[in-house]
Amino acid sequence: MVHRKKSCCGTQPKDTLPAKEMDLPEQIQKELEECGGFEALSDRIPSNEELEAKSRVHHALADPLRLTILYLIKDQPLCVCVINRFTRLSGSKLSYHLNILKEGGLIKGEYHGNWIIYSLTDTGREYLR
Amino acid sequence: MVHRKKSCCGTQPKDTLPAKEMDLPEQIQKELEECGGFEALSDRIPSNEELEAKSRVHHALADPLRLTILYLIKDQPLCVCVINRFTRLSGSKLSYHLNILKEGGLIKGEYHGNWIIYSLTDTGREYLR
DNA sequence: ACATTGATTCAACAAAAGTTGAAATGAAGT
DNA sequence: ACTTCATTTCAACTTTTGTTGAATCAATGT
Repeated sequence: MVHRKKSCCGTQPKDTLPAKEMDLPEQIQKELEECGGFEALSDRIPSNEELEAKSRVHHALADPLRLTILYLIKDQPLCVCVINRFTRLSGSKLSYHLNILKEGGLIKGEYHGNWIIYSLTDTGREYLR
Repeated sequence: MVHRKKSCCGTQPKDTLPAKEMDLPEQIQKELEECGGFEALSDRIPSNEELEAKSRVHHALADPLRLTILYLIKDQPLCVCVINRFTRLSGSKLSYHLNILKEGGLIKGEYHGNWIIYSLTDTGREYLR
């Protein structure tokens, strides 16, 4: 194996390669040390579960159609057919998006007779501003 | 054409079919009228541009990896190689995600000599809580 | 000019998300 | 039990996202 000058990312590391020592811009180096060094960085990162929960919610919000639905039922619960009359989607398409919002914990649906009435959850309300 | 009893979604409407009249649960009907009727619903919906901008940001946030990056540089700007030493991704993969965060307006990068130092934008800070 | 290093870009591929129409489910009325 | 209507589910398909490794670009030092 060839001896190499120490470097930060000399070869492109694969996802699981062991980390190397590195040169850094002075300022970053100093700031890093002041904050507890490289090792302290992990303290800033939420747990995997938290990160995944958060990204699930954001994914649910990452679509204009789904945002539209949320705004529609923001002030007043609505059944699917009213939402649909407004958005003009096919039933299955709307259902698909409603389900993603439900899985994300942003809305909930309740049977009232023949209809399912959707409304925001507290989380939904919170994320909608 | 066959005359049909009025109904809300009898056949599954295509995305562009004209809306029909409909039966509704009484409560919804009443609430709808109190809020200005079906026509008033559109007032609650932000413009297409707003919806798309919003969903673009949420899309950038909709990934655990990207959230990790945001938390990493939250308190202190970092160059790509430090982020990378922490996340252990291939260079191109990291670059891809950094770019999505940049496009979403959540982070910005500045050359400092040989390094690019990434930091949160105001929007990024705002959305990170 | 050339070599080195940090980081991005590209094109091919893999994986995930969204769409479609038909069929199934569940609640109500007859 | 049968029918109707609102809504969901399913499987095939299309589109969008994400991944990979090689090539490229930009800044620095020799």
